[in-house]
Amino acid sequence: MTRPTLADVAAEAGVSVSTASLAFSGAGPIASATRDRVLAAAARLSYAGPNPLGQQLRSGRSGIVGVVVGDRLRRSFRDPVSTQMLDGLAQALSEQNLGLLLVPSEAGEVPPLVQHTAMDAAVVVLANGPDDDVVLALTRRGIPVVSIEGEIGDDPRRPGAATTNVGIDDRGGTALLVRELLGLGHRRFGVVALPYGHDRRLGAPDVDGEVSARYAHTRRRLAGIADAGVVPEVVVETPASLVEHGRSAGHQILSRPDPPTAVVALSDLLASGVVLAARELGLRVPEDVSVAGFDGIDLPWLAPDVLTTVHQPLADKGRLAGEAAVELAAGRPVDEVVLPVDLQPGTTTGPPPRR
Amino acid sequence: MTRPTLADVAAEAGVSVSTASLAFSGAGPIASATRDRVLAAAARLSYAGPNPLGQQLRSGRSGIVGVVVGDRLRRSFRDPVSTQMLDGLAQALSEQNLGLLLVPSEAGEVPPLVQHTAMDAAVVVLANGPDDDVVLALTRRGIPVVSIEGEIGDDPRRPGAATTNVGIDDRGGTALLVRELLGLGHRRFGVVALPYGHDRRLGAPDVDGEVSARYAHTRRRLAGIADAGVVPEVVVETPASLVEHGRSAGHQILSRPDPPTAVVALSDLLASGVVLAARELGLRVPEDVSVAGFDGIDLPWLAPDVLTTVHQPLADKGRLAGEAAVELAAGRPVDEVVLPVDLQPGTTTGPPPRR
DNA sequence: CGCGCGGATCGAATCGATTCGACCCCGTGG
DNA sequence: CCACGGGGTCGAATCGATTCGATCCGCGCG
Repeated sequence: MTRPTLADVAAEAGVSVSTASLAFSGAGPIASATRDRVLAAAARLSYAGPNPLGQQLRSGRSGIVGVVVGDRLRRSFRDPVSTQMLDGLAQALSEQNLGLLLVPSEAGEVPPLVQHTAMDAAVVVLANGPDDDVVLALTRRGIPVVSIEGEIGDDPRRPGAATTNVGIDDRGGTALLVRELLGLGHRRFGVVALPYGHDRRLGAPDVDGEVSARYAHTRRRLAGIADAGVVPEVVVETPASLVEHGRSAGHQILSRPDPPTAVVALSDLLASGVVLAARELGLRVPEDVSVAGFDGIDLPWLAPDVLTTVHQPLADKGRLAGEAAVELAAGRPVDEVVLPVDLQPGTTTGPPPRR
Repeated sequence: MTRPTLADVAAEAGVSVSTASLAFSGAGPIASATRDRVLAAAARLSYAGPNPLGQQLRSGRSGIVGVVVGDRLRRSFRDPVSTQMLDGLAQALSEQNLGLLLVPSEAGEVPPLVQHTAMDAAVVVLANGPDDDVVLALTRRGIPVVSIEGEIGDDPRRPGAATTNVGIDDRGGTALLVRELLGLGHRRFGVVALPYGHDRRLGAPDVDGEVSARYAHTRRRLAGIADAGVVPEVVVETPASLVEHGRSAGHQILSRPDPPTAVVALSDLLASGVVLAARELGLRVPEDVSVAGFDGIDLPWLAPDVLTTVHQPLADKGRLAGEAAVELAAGRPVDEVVLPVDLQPGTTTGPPPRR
């Protein structure tokens, strides 16, 4: 009644367990007649191949890479930025025959899966920095960690941990974008920011995010704006990169008396929400207000507008993270990766209105 | 240099391995002083807890549920229907402390992960029926399978396999929708169909999908339309449930001479593409043409239109599939589940234009 | 004072495979 | 004719934990 094991197959074929093993793994010399006998015996017992659990224990490797997606899974899935990246990641891992274990993680919690599941390496999306508890738990277990969109530094609490970062040039990206807007003549800016990563004191505008945001990519993108020499008139932090939050932030900014002439949103979804808000307020884009985003995702439904944005190579980012995980799992160190971004002009930006 | 094992900890603490095991598992009697000594020793060696690989072999369970998403991962991720379902699934599994292994699968291929990775159960999205090779491979390995949006029947090639189906009332759903449109006065219908699941002879309109579609949910939804007594004037099969495909199908249908007065799309994304196409052709919705969809997802960017659709409980579907997987993994049989759907009227349907 | 009971600890078997070294046998070359 | 070599097979150790049954010890009760 119980599933057959290699030993059963060996007995059925009249060979030793070690020989039976060779018949399946192909490592080592074996007469083809013997192999056939073993395989026939296996078929007779409907033995579907070596039990992975046994192989894993023996080899010490599980063939699994954990992918920890910060914040609710629901959100990660709704955001094309995450999904495209995950797609590249999945691709890279499946090419190496590695499994992708999806680990959802509420902010501030260390999921039990992180503590107790077997994995050869982990990719953490949106690590909050060196002190992230999830990263700490993983490295404590000796699991190499790749961070995406975050940054893992050295931490005395985990000496010799194998870690690396994969990211994009966030800072250069927003600087590029803002310089473009400056070139068009804009001087007064509004900013719709991604979450800062502080514990939920949301909505409070805070120009200080540039230095204080806990989420590295938010901080870096804000820093890029400063690099271009711009101090925004208003900064609105949003709870997540979703169209509806962009819309409400857009309303907030554009219904001010004498609103800014350009709104920079730190993601495309937020930016498209701002465009919707502008439309609802009867403002023409870009004649009355310019709107720009970040990410370079496809937004077919925004037609006829095409968002001016900074394009980042999302699938590549995921793929590189996957490859980095593979390398670290094999015990080879991996250098940090910072991917370039480029300006992708659309129809949502133009010269400011003449007053 | 090598990671410490339970034996090392036991030695360090001066107890036997079995006692050390008890200190961690808590199963069986142990003096609290002893437990503390063991834990202290573990801390000294920075032993992070029992190696999952050993536990897994011993228990024969991996704590992992494979989720096979048919077609490219990219597509599954772009579709809110999949992602909301996955979200419910992830939730259910993580409540049971089970890992979710994401297995992308090209149509017609059996991914190596399916063959060789350890899992306690699998959920297959869009199984193509009893003969699906992926399902066959899994059941051959003795892995219980839950099918979502497909249907696994009995197959002589896998006697005694533990399987079940979780789905929705597709057929009743489209029947409901079409009866509503009939009630409004529509008599001439166009249909934008989901893929039939045949091998890529796409684009060829085919009213026969009702009986021939390999993908069960496409077949059932088409059958519901027939149940309502309607024979569409035109049926367009699309390659995937994406806005752009809905748009081109919409153009195809609405630019016919004397087009149908109502277009039923088998998914909301397709339907919203049809709405966009109507807008582009200068047709008013619903005055000139009524459009209806299926799924009941959120489409904020379609504003001011709100799609008339059939709502299905996506997260529940995922959650139930997860729970079914848990049950099957535990060796308990599970009955098929068919979730109810309901009509969700919007602003995109109305009486047909008077001629 | 001795026996019995129960809580704590320990030894050894077990899960299912891989792999190293030993061994056997047969063919070839000296 | 013998020695050597190599292809093929086998036995046993190993990976890291859990668990069953046995042992040991101390305490309470008769």
